[in-house]
Amino acid sequence: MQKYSKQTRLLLAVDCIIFGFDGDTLKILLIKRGFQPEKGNWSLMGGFVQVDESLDQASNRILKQLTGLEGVYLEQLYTFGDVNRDPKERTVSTAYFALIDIHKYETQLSNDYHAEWFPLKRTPKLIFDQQEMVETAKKRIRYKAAIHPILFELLPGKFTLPQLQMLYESVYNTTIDKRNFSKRILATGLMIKLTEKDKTSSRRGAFYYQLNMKNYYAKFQSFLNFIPNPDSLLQAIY
Amino acid sequence: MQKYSKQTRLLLAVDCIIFGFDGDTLKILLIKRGFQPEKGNWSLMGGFVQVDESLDQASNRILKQLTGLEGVYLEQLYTFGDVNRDPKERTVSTAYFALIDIHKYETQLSNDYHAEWFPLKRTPKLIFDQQEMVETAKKRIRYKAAIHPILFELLPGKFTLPQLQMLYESVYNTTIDKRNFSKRILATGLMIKLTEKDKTSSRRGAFYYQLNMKNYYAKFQSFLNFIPNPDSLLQAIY
DNA sequence: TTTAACGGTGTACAAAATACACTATTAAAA
DNA sequence: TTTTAATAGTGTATTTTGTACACCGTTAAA
Repeated sequence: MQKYSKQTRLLLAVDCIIFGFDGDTLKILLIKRGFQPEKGNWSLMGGFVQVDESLDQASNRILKQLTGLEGVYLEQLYTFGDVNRDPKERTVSTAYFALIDIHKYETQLSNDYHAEWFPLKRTPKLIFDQQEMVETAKKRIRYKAAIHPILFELLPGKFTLPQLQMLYESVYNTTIDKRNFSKRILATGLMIKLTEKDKTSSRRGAFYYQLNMKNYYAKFQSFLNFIPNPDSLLQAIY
Repeated sequence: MQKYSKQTRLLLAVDCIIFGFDGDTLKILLIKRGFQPEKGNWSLMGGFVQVDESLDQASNRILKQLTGLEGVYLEQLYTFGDVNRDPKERTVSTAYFALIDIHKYETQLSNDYHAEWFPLKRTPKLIFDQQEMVETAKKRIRYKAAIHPILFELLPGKFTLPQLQMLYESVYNTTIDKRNFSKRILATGLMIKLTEKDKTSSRRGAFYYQLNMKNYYAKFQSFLNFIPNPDSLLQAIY
């Protein structure tokens, strides 16, 4: 079959906004760009879509190159197609965001790429329109996490209620009453209380929980309430 | 500045899922495809992204070609990038959905393209992966309309409460108690009651309302509740 | 044995969602 | 002219959900 011979072909890229949580602060992973233009400046991990791979495959490949991780939460965010977004050549870029357990991330691999975690409050200037991509990703996460349990993807398999609350407070830059928080969270039925305690951050120790995977998958698309007053928090600026 | 010489360039298309409401049923606008492959089969309105236009510009251009309408609600839906989605040549397509007032749509223009409205319950087979695009768009509309006032975009400037309720019932394939519906809707403060009545569908006549544009823009991103029990309705199948 | 730091829980009140049924209007028919 | 039929419009009681708020428990270290 012959091709669409008269049409212009364009460069198509994928850029990944990779989020991690260190127990205190929400962060994104950036690299020093290794080629022109903008060589040496901080950038999202990205690459061109190859002719034999889908967008999802491309984003997973790129994520694996930077973090060594596979099978993590990765979601298409938005496709950025302004004509001059890359000054070198017209390039359309589909942005994905990833939520990873920062502790599973292997530092050694990052060093190959000069990768570094930056708190969202203090990210360096990014190349092209990547600042807008990060803003879009932040908004999407805040929006989605108010209704759906995506933030669990940032935590290790075992986590405590105080850790979880820190995460929500960090994402929304707010404070939450811990009595109401635990009621709300436990009411979703998404978590299983373990008998083991985390004794690293208090004398008394906090019980570990893990996800109830069955309920997690079943309720992932439901409208749940993880955050009081989400409207007032969605626009929050770091 | 030289180009990214070693990279493969791909075809990039835009496809539009155009929704309309005729007072009774939610419909999408399809055309008979005029070129190979799949010439003569029903298809979404689409086209290739030109080198001098953004994705948003491309989708607006395509929408205008089919409907003659400009300035309507148009939102990027998702980018479909499977390797073999177009058998003729690797093509990545960014899908947009549009919500239009079906009465503003000019029939004459549609005839140039052999366009036709189809109820969502009875759409013909579509080419390539466009069935998946339509499914994704339906899900997105149901999801978003449960929380945000997007369905008003499908109605004329003046509309009645019974019309609005018909629209919601049609989108979610359900019935809603009219007392609770009007309370919920009016509580949003999005509508202004007019003194004029629509006498075409009942002896008594139903009051017209119009959008309070100030509140509409202000609250568009807020989490509102337009639908009782949305979880149970999101998967509804036509 | 005292202290300091964090973890865990319950109740009263307010707000929101839900279930539910009758009256109003008016053109057309009897 | 009266009746009928079809659609529009409204209110209340109950249940459910969300919110505000304060004290005791645990334990390692001082």
